[in-house]
Amino acid sequence: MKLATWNVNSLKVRLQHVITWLNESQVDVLCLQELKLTDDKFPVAELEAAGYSSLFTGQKTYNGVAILVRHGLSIEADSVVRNIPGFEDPQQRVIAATLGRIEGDAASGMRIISAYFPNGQAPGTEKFAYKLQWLAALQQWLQEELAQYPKLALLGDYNIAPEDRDVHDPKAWEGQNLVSPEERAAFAGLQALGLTDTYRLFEQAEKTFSWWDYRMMGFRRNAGMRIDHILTSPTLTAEVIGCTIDKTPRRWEQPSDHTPVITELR
DNA sequence: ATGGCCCTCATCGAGGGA
Repeated sequence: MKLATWNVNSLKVRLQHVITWLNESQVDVLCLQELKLTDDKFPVAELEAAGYSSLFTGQKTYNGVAILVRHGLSIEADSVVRNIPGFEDPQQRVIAATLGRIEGDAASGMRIISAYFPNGQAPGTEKFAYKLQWLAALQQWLQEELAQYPKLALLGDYNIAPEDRDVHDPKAWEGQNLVSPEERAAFAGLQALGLTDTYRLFEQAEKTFSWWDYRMMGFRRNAGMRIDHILTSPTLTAEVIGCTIDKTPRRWEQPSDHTPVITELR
């Protein structure tokens, strides 16, 4: 069983990439971020033809998240939640759903959350304050979710590089957005809930990132950051057998600046 | 070397991303 996350930076532009990648990777669940389209423009039929059902919440121009589920897996009725309950927010950044309960299936009852964490711009700005408020609301909600769903996975663009080894040039980035102590404390807060960064369960090549700036030949220079993550609850962590970052789509024509992360479960 | 790219739209310049 494979779970994946990918910030596609416009699903309209990247639809063919997503379909090609789904065909090649054969993941069971793919969480998407930065759809940048309204719900009426979501390519439901194209993804159905590719073998996936879609759950999504979008808006014009910005944000927007989705969960794609491979045909054969089901979604539990009335399990879909859009945005963080109780956190009033016009920005569409969260969607959650529960996989159907099938006897003996590892996926049974698994809670999937696709999240697009705010960027935050820079410490001290209004957007940064919003990011910290959003993170606090997320943590509070996740505590409730974890109590309800022992098998939970939080996938998405966290816009946080958890450690210096997740940054191409930690010296240059010290204290800045994506790596600031406040953001890293929020990430640690998620870990304190029992969530585990599945990527770090395994030996990984150094300087492996999930995002590279379009500018400055970021990808060519491997000047990137690891800001896209898949975190799992304790019950699920025990089933994790691998986590990889697939850099292939970043080499394709007109790529997203992010590349997919995949976690494999027993 | 403090810029550089890419996407979107009450577009052709500006906001947002990270």
